[in-house]
Amino acid sequence: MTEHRCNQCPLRALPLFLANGKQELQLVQSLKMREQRFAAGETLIFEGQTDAPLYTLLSGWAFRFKTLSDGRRQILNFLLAGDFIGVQQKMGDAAAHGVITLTDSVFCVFQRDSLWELHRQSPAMGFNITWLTAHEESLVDDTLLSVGRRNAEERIATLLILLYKRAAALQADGGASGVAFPLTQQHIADGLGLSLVHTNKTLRKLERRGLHRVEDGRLFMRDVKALVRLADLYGDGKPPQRPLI
Amino acid sequence: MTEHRCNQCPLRALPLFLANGKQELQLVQSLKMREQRFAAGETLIFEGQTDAPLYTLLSGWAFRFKTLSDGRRQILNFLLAGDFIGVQQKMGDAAAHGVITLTDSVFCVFQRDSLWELHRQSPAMGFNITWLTAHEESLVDDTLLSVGRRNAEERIATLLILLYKRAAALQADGGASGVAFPLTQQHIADGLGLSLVHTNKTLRKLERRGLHRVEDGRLFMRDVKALVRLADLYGDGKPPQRPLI
DNA sequence: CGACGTGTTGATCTCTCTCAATTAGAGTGG
DNA sequence: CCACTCTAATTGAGAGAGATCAACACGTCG
Repeated sequence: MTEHRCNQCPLRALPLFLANGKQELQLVQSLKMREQRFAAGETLIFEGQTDAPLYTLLSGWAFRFKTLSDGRRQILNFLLAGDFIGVQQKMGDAAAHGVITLTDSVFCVFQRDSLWELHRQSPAMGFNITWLTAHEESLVDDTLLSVGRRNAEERIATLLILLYKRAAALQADGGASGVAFPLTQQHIADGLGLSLVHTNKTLRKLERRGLHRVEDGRLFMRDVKALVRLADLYGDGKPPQRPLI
Repeated sequence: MTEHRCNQCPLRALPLFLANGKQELQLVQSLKMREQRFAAGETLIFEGQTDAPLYTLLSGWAFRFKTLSDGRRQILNFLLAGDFIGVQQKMGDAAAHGVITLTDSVFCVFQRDSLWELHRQSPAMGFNITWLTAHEESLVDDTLLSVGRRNAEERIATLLILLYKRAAALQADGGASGVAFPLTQQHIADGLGLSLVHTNKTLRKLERRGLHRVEDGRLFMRDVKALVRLADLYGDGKPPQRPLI
């Protein structure tokens, strides 16, 4: 299969990327080394790896994670098409987290110093990257709020809603027929700081209550209102407007 | 009291800022609106606030946090001198988190669009900001690992080590006489996803075991090795080198 | 067909939370 | 100078959410 040229990148249709002009596309194209495919469950970046390149996720799912030496694993966030991978580690630094694919995936590979070239040759792209990085941090912030302060039901409701939104935004039908959902219950547990068993029991409880359904690797939202209420999310994910006393 | 000019900024002595040349300093100086002081416990940015400016923490401590509508609060990370505040929200966007000071503090205030100007006029500074943003994310990553997968003792050991390191790096004596430690136990609890009571009991346990001591707002490390072992941190905060199967 | 990964469920166990009460220090007003 | 109030730290007791242990079901695959 032939590789994409950046001006034909399927991601260009996404709102996030619409701003890129001809020059920016050529710049990115010139920095792109190649495309690379990974099978589901493959490791792109090992924890502690020192020479990891820069990736962009073109299609598929992946996740970032950290582990303790006895094997306990925490998934930091899930990666969908359009996400950057590897901005965190400075040149020459060890990767502070690993990255593993959830599905067969395609990545664009860039040299480590592309990040600097991008800033140098296009301040606008550099600004976008800062913003994307800050945005990814805010995803981790959301998860930290969940793991720190929500109970199991609330955490799962929150995860389902946020992942559903992100996945639906990438789908032509906007999620009307459910969205692809390649996580196992172990991934959900590792993403929410729960045990596998308790994750299973809580998922089943919500499912039996008619809030959602997972079937054949697809997620269906059956009672978004109830899920949103459980998650204590409001409207478009904006924080609650409480009196600021 | 007169305001600092950027070329006299006390933070310039820090390794992080050494790279800035004359031009960069002038640029930053031109974007700086003013200095602003806040008393301990004051709110710089409210959750949901739409017009928050950009700050740099010149001296003092602060923290970022999110709350649920019933009041449960999660502290996302602690802010020390040199940290940026407010890169997360895009222009016009609502702040996804609040910011409150822990001590009397001084901030440099910048206009919202300074971020873009900085990128436009100095790609090198833009690159630095991307990197700083990514670095802040990695701090949140660390906390998420703690909250998701470490027990109370391990979480507290981890927090003490990481905060001690950051605070000591800002002190002339490198922390030999302990470091200023303005957190109440409630802050520690909110930062680690624990209850106040359990935080207290766990702190006392570690203190009685001789691992650390908190006295008069100063933190003393008494058995770093034991704390590091508890936290499952290695050497310089690098991830454990385990056989990669 | 057996091995393996994933999902499911029941039965304990325990870490952490919640509730309650006490102490100590700092600040305030009379 | 002394009640009074408030915040922060402390400790005990009981309750509960979630962890751990154990078994089993089901589909895939070599």
